[in-house]
Amino acid sequence: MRGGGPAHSLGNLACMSDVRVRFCPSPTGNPHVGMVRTALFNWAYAKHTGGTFVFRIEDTDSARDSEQSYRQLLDALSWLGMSWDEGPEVGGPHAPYRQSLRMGFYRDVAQRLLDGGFAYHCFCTPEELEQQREEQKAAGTTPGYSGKCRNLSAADAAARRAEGRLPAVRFRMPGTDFTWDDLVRGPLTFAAEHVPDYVLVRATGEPLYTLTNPCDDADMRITHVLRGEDLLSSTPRQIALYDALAKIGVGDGTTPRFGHLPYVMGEGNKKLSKRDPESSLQWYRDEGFVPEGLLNYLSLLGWSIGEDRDFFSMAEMAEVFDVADVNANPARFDLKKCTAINAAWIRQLGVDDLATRLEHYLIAEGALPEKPTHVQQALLRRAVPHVQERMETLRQGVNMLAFLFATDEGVYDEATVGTPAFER
RNA sequence: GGCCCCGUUGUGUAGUGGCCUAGCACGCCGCCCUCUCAAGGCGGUAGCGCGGGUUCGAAUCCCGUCGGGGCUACCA
Repeated sequence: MRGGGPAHSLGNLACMSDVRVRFCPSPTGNPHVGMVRTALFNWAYAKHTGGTFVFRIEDTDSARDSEQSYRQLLDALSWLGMSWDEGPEVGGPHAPYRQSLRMGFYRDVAQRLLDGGFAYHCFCTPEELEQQREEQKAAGTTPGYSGKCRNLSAADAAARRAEGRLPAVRFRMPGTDFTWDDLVRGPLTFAAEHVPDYVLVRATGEPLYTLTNPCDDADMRITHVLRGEDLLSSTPRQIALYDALAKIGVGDGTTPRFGHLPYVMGEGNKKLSKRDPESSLQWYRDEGFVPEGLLNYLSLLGWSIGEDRDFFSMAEMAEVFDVADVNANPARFDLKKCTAINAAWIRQLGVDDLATRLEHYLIAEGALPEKPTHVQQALLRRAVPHVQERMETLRQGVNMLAFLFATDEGVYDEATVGTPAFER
């Protein structure tokens, strides 16, 4: 970890409540700012209500998940100062919190869903499904599963198996419309014909997100699902699954409330994508954004603390944050404003605090040795007030201060052989 | 193609029928302060997508329209 300590930890802000929210990323690629925003709103809501913030890893896609990404996720939340009440490392009553460690549970639920008639085996091949979609598209109807395998007799099923086909497990939508009161958007309704049957378990036996996510939310007694707008259209089928889960005894029979957070847009009015370098959390860390500043800025995307205010701590945010106040419209990420907020945070940091954060960066840059001498530290401390109000990021501060620790021979401390930062 | 979401200055927001000749912040421009750069202070720029309604009165309610975005996997 580089660059400063975590954001200030928070005490109890309210009495314990029954609210249980979760942040459940899948460990693919690097953590990005949209993800951080989602985590932040969940965290803030938990803090505000005195509820529980659950951190769960959705690593069911072995082809895309990586251990490295998993570590980055943990590191990211730690750096940001968002501690979780239940999850990896800390455990909890519903452990384990990595889906790859819960496969037996999903297998069992899938079987009970099958036994109860809530799901069925589907023998259609990917090619057949693809062709089907093409036809539906051409006909101008909603693309989705035709229902071909919905009511296969035992004999038909046996015949397909004899052909060497392996079945996927598909959920049987009940054929009713679905309505829910979205915490962010108000009442939303999807007509039955637009929400087709969907796959829960691959033919290989691997459960999909479509099954594992609602299963765990039910099992972990999640009360409020606050997630990105991209999951909005999958909500009706999840509600249908919750109803089925209630009937087979998974969870406590209640369906959580849903709140779909607006997108964070990047340049050109497109959803901020992982390809965007400025979407990477690591980029902000490397540039020397402080967690307080980044979080403060991110909280402004789709939410506001009050009329004439946009500079505040996460503790202050948690005090008043309510999902109901979140805006439904997508917000464009503005690096200029993000930087300005960061600069404001740097300016009001205590000298010792800032010096410590700067020291991490100076070491990482090779401008200071791993273990700076007392003289170097004292020098840094004396210099900090002179640059504090002119740096927007810690990196800029490093560029302004690195020369202090260099001599004609290079870096002052001979033990260090890193690249002299003053050449930057 | 189908379905869905969204629509206040360049950007993020405040605003839930009269307090709005629309507030705040960032940006941008100028001035002041100042040995420089910042910080700070002061001022300026620019907006309710459009068209109909409802109403004494609409950014706020309704309809339409246009625009933007997303989803549409045996990914999450």
